[in-house]
Amino acid sequence: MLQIGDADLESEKAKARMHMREMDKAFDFRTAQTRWYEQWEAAKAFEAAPHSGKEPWSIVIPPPNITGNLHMGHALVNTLHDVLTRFKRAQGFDALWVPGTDHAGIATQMMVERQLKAEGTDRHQLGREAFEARIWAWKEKNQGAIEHQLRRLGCSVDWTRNRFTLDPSLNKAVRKVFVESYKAGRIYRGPRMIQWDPALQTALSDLEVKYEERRGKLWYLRYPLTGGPVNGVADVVVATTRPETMLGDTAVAVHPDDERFQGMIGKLLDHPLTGRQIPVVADSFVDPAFGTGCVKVTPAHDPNDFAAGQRLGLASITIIGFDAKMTAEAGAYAGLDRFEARKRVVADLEEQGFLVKVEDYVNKISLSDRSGAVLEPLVSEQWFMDVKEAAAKALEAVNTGAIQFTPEHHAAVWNHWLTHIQDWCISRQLVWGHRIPAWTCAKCGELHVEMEQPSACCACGDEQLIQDPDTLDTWFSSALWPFSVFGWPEQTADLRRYYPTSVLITGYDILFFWVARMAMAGLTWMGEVPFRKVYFNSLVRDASGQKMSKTKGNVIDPLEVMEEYGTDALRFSLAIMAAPGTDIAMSTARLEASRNFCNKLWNASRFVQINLDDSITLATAPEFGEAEFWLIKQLRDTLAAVTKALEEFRFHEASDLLYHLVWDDFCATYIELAKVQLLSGTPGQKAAILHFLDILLRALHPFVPFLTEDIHEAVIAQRLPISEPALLALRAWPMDEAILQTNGGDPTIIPRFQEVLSGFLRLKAEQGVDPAKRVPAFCSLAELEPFTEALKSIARLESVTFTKDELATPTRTVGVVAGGILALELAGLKDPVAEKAKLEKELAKLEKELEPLRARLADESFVTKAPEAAVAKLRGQSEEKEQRLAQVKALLG
RNA sequence: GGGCGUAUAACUCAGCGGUAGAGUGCUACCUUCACACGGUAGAAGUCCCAGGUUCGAAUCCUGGUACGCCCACCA
Repeated sequence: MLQIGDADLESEKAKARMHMREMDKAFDFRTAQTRWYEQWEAAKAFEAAPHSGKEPWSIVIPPPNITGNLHMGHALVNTLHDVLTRFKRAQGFDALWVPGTDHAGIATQMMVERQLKAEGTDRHQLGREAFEARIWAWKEKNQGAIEHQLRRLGCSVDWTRNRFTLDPSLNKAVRKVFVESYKAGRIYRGPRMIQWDPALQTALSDLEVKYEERRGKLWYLRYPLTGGPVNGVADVVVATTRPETMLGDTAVAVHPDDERFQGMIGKLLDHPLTGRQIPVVADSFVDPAFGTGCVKVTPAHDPNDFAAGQRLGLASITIIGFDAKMTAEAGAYAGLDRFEARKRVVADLEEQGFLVKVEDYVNKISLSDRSGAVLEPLVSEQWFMDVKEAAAKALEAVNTGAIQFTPEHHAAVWNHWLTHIQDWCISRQLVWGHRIPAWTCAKCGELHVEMEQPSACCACGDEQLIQDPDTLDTWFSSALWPFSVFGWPEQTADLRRYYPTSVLITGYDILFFWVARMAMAGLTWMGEVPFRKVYFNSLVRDASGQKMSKTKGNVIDPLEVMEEYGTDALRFSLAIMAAPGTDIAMSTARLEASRNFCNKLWNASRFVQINLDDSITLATAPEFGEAEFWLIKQLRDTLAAVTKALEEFRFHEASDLLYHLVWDDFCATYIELAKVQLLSGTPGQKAAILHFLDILLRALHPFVPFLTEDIHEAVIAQRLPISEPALLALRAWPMDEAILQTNGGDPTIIPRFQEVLSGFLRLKAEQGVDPAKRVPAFCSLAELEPFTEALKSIARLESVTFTKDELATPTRTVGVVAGGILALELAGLKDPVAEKAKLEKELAKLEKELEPLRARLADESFVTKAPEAAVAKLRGQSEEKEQRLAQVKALLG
């Protein structure tokens, strides 16, 4: 009988029934993972809803490089983003995940330059404009790839808010920050010692330097005192790892307190190869214990020497140029490569008797993180940013908890780095990037730093202004990402609503490059942290824990994994292994386990579908028995734990809980029990299992969206009330579902049933009885009588008799469970030897288990000092085991 | 030279003050009407070492050892 109000629902169901789909025997992930993304997008399922009245929740993607392909690290970080975003969306937040890509200055330019080289040309031949156009064309072609891969992964990003770090609006943000920082004195230009990459022909920041230990030499060089020996000492000896730089020496330094050289300070030395005279100076940067205690000072080519030169007012002679070749200042060595010059200098010194000795020495050399070239410290005119003030704010934000880290230990590194932070070299001699908004007057040299190019020089009025050719470090624009994506510097509605973002998820390898700089920029320009929480995701390694690398050939490509095991299996594997603070060892075994799990959920759903008929919907009133009450409690407890785990970024715990909820509770226990009821099931029983599946699908959806959406379509969609969205991606997190608040039944009955069931199965196995052989069974636990049919069917028994009578007879095998005895009538099948051995083994096992329990309960200090609950628990366990022991003893006679 | 992390079953990893867990693998058995990408029963661990705190420690503290990572201007 239909109620009037059900008419709509009825017609809706009729419509849906036409699309009803029978489920295949196995989950076809290849079809499912390509079917749904378009439908989600078409339904605008991932678009932010600023006017919804919901509470906003936002996250911004760590923008992948446009040069990049999706690797396992991306798969992990984006899976975790998606799990959280879908979870928050389901919880009823206006969840916004902003996607985007990074222009990745150096990496991208290198990529295109490599192409040019293959074509036999280069960027200089092409000219700046044509080269830049070429990179843009390349970007247009490649950007789609990474975006396609994010769709393949199922990322629920809001594509209407897609951003690129070189977008005009982001460029405006960059210019504003640059200009205002300059005017505030926090950005300045000047000659400083920087790390120069001779291969890429650009300056780098200190962070882009990698140190590598190499076996080298320590050369000891003799510098004679001008005018002959003093007090019998004819010369000083210095030790160096870079003898070629001696051509640029302008002093030799000793420690001011070093008694050995007191008489030398202020004296002049004859430079062995150039004939220049250089002074002996005193500075405390010298370590008297190292080498000879004397250091050659080359202010133009060593950061330490540069600083010492500044302190002491020493001259600076540049003998190595930007091309890493010796300059004219190097005299006879001019034009030589720096390493060739080293050999020649050493040979000449040796020949002329200035080389005292050579030792083997392991030293750290600085390499370019990008090109791998040996860097050359050079004095160069560059732009710098003074970040001390911002660093103090970022430091405070973490210390006060305004930004919370997971895992927390990263705060220690954060504190150290921000406390010792140096000015940041932000200019790069690259074409691809944000052009520095500074113009120099061609006539008078006046510098203009403005948002737009000035029409004329403010000093002389000349109209010929030349823009600085350099671009900014890629990370300069990345630092502004959490507010530039929302339209800053315009005060947009998005900016007001979604800043600060709720959480940042990223790798700890870019803690300084990105996280710290975002914190500094956010605090400086928005006056508020850019994110309240930071979750540092793990590193994905190969199955044996090795770092993946192309050279090792152990790289696992996520796209291949998605083809072989399914996107959902990949996502679930990553999530279940993502324990905070530990690396992930990605293995095929784990992927197989996840794939099997997906298939398990699929087949459990298929079972539900087979057992339902069209009349059963989510509006059908469910009926609950013991099994249902038990499962409801499992669902309720697990969902509460999953929710808490996700709030605290314990993705592995959340997914592990759901895994066992589905496999152990729903499939292994509940469905097995339900099979007995559903054969002749009432609509209420069928409605109950439909509800349970619906809840499971909603809980699993953030982890395995394609699988669950596919099942939802096949089983749930046509049974929904019309008010519910037909897409699972739009449905609510099930924790507060009314059905889950139901209580009833005896919560201990199902666990007892499980013990008895497995007890019967064990008795059969122990006696070597064919599992299919149906024998009569007996049980002393009368309260399990309602489960007679389930026991008979699952353990395949002929009958189950519940009785208080003596169960042990000569023809039966007997076993002990908590509070009772089980028996199987085996007649001629019984093996008395095996029976006795089994009972003796059981006896020994119980004795062994009881030993520590008895000892602890006999321990006076434990009983008096331990909390009562702990003692009571132990006592309960002990009593239960003692009881079993007594039973076993009785059975043995 | 500093700082941090990790050491648990054959493998990869959870757990982090109250009787050792998962996945995979292994052994034996089962094609029972959702699933062999399945089911049942099992075997398997001085929780790196040594001290300490505690009634009780894989879990907290101290000191080692072994791996791994980050930072730092010893030429």
